[in-house]
Amino acid sequence: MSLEVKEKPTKKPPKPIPKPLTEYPPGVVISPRTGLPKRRKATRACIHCQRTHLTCDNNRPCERCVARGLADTCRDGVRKKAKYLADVPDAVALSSESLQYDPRYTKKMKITKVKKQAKEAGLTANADEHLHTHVHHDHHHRLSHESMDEEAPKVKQDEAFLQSSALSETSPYSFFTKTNNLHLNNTHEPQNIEAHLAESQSNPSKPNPPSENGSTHAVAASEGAFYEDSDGRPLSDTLRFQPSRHNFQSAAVDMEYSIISSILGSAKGQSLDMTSSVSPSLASTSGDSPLPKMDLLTTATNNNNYRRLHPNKLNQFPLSTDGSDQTHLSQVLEVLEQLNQQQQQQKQQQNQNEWYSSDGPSTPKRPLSLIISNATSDSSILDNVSSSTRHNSSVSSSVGSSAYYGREPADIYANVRQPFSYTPAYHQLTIYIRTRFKREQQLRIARSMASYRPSFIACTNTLKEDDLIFMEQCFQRTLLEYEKFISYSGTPTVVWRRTGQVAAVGKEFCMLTGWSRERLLSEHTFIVELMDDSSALEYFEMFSKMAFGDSRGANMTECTLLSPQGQHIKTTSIWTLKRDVFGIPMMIVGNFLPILPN
DNA sequence: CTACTCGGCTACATAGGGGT
DNA sequence: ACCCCTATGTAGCCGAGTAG
Repeated sequence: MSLEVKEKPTKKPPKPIPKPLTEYPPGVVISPRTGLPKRRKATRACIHCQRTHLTCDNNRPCERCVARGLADTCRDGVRKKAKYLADVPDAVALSSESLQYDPRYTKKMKITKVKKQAKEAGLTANADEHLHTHVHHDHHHRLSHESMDEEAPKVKQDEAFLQSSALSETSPYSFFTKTNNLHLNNTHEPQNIEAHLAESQSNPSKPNPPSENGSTHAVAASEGAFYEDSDGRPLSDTLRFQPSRHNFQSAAVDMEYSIISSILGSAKGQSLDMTSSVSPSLASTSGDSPLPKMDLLTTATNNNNYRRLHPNKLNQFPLSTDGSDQTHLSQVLEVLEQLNQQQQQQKQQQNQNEWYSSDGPSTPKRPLSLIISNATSDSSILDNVSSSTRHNSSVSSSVGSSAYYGREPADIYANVRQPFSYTPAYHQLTIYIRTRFKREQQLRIARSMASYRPSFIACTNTLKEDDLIFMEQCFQRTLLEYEKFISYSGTPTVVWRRTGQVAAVGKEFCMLTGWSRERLLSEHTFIVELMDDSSALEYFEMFSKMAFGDSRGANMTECTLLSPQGQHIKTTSIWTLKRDVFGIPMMIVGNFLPILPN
C-alpha cells in the first residue's frame, strides 16, 4: 500500500513542526517517521464511536458517550476476527486476544500461543469425543473446551492443568461426561467415581482454575445469593443435599448436581445414610447397580422442619448401617403420609405460602398449587427455595414476558443487567417433580434430566458473568421477536425456558386451554404443569434428546394438555428448540393444535 | 452552529522470511 | 528458539462535507 500515491496534498493540513523530545511526557512514543508523538489509540472503540468513526477512549462509558448521554449503552465494539483465526473457535481466539494486552507475553509468544491453542482445541475435542458417545452434540464438545480454554492466558500452571483436565478423568468435566456415558451404557463403575471423588477431596492442592478466576467467583457469588434461606444460612444446609462432594468449581454446581442425584436416589427408594462420605452418582441411575445413598427417610430426617415437628417419629426408624433400610420403607412412607396430612391441615390454616397461594378464590388452582399444598415433607424446602428466588426480583420477573424489560430491543439491552438464575428454577422444578410424579415416573424424568442438566451446568460453569448477562439479553431479545410472531399467528403457541418455565404465551393457547396469560406468566408455571403425566414424561424424554443430541431441534408429538378444571385436551404439538450463542438450549417454542373428536 | 457521515490516513497487529 | 525486518491486513479516528 503506497500511502504517498493516495495522498491528496491539497487536503493535507500543514504538518506540525516536531517538538524536541524533552517536551513530551515520559512514556510517549515518538514516531520515527513523523517525529511526532504517536497517537495513543483506544484499545477498543465503543460501539457508538466505532459506528461514527469518532475518537474513543478506554473508559466505559467513554468520554464521548458520557457527553452525549449514551453512557448506558457504551460498550466495547465488536472487532472482526482476523482471517488467520477464521477457523479457530471463538473462545480460543478470545483468550489469545486478551494476550495482546498482557505485558508478560512477547509478540512471538502470543503468536505461538494462538497457534498452539487452536491446535489443542482440535485435538482435545477429538480425544474427548471418545468419552461422549451418545448424548453430547458436537457443538457441546467444542463449547466445553472453549470454556476451559478461556482460562488459558492466566498462567502457565493453569494452562497445564487445563490441558490435562481436558482429558483427565479426574477433571470435573470429564467426570460429567464419564458419568453420563456410564449411565447411558449401563456400565456402572461407582467405585471408580467414588475413587475420583475421594481423590478430589483428599488432594486439596489440585488446582481449581475457574474458581480461582475472579469473574467466575463473581458468578458463583451471585448464584450463592440464591442458596441462602431467610436466616442467611446456606440453602444447601436446609435442603440437606450433599454439596461440595463433587469438587466442582462452585457450590452452586455441586448443589445442582447433588439435587439431580437426589432425585435419582429418592426415586429409587434405596435407603442409606445421607451423611456418608459416598456421593450420589449419575452412573448409578439404572440397572441393579448400587444406588445413590439418599431416600425419603434420610431426606425427612435431615429436614429441619421435620426434626422440629416430629422428633419422636424419627426415632421409630433408626438408620441402619447394613443397608437393610429398604425393609422399613413402607413403614416410613406410611408415617410420612400421616405427617403430610397433619402438616397439610396446618398449612391450610396458616396459609403462609404467599407465593403459591396468591390466587383469588375464583381462579382455579393450577396443578402445582394443588400438589404443593398436598405435599408437606418438602414444604420447608419449598419455602426456602421460594424465598431464595425472591431474593432476586429479576428472576421472577424475567421468567415472564419480555414486556418486563420494555418493548424495544434497546430497552432489553439497557435493562437486562443480571443473568437469569436457572438454579432456583431447577430447584423448583425438582420439587415439583418430586411432589407430582410417582417414583417410577420420577426415575424416568431423572434419567432424562441427568442426560442434559450436567451438560448445561458444565457449559455455563466457566462462562463469565457478562456472558450470562448476554445470554439473558439474547433470550429476552428473541422472546420479543417471538411475542410479535405469536401475536400475528393464529396457532396456539407457548414459549418456555429450558427450565420449562413459561415465558410467552399466545391468546390462542389461552383460548384453547382456558389458562389465563397472566396466570401462566406470573407464577413460574412449568410447561409440564399443563400436560398430563404421560405427556410430561414424554416432554422430558424428548427434551433430553433435543438438548444436545438432535441438532434439528424440532419435534412433533401428541400431547395432552390440562385445562384449569383438569379436562384433558388432546393436541398435536411441534416443539422447536432454540439455542443461544453458546449453543446451549435457550428456549422451546411449542405449537399446539387441538385434535378434534370424531 | 451542531451533529452526523464517511473517505482515507495511520497505528498497530500479524505473517512469514532470513539470520544468528 | 529467538530476533529482526518487511509486507500486509485491520481498525481507530481525523477532518471535510453535508443535513437540519
